[in-house]
Amino acid sequence: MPELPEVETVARGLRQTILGRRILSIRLGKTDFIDDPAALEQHLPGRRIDAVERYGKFMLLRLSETLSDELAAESRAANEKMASASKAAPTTATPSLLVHLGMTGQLAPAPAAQPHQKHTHVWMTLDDGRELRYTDPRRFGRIAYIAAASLAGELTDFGADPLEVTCEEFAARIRTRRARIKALLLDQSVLRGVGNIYADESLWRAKLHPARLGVQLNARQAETLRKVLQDILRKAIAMHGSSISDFLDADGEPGEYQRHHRAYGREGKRCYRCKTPIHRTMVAGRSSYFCPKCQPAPRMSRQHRRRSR
DNA sequence: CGTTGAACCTGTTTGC
DNA sequence: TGCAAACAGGTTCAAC
Repeated sequence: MPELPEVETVARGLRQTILGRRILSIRLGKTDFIDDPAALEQHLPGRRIDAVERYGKFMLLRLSETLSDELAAESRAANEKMASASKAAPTTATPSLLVHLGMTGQLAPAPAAQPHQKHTHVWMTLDDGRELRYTDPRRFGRIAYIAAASLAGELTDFGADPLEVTCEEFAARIRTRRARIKALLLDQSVLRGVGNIYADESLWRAKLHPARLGVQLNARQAETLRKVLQDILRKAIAMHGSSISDFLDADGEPGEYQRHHRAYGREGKRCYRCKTPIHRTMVAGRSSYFCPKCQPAPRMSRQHRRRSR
């Protein structure tokens, strides 16, 4: 379900509904998608939700310190005064609940009296009588309690924010690589937040075949790709994401961006630019939709041709 | 460095 | 109608 625009939609919704609420207690169902279930039970009760951030496809619920944490925070602050020079830490450290929605995850508050869904596996009682619930049929998501001291380390292996990445950095991350452009767009250590839908949509707009190699893009093509990707992500966020089957925003409304898809899910339908039927093939292990005319296949290299003969 | 395929799960759609 | 296969917005890991 969720890529950057959908996760951003959920995060914005939660900011409206649960910011400042305190978690009184927590109840768990199946826990195989939770890093350390006992840590949740031990550390969440009593904490206030002070902020909801998005990091790639992850949501970060920033939690208040407890008394014992505040003591630790004091000594930490003292240490940081000494050595605050070289930190890759993209964020201020706070105890946090890390949530990834996987393919089918939902995180939303509900009145405690409301019957829960079949696949709800986490219930967090809030101080206003509601419950913050996590529901995920496939359990491909991930939930983890992260202590303040571990937060920076948890966020290290991520690439650039696609909405903020500069022309120079984007080119450096793409044009040096021999992997397929589709694989690079999906690689969270290259760019954080792009998934299958927005990869295909941006490649269609940039007229690039998904199997083109990163190194094969010239500077102009890379810059076009960056620009269309940002434009698509911004518009998708404005329209509350794409609802293919079951994604709903905080108000229970589906997103609207699926109506603007030009490639994803359109196999056999005609290209909006040239009327050629859209093709679907597997690239980087994922269904990839593209226009065979607007997005011509890359020319095989000499070695590749020799081998496949 | 890269790619591929399988695995993790459940639900829905497609095809015979 | 029924049943099996294919497929799904994600990530990870082994094998090559």
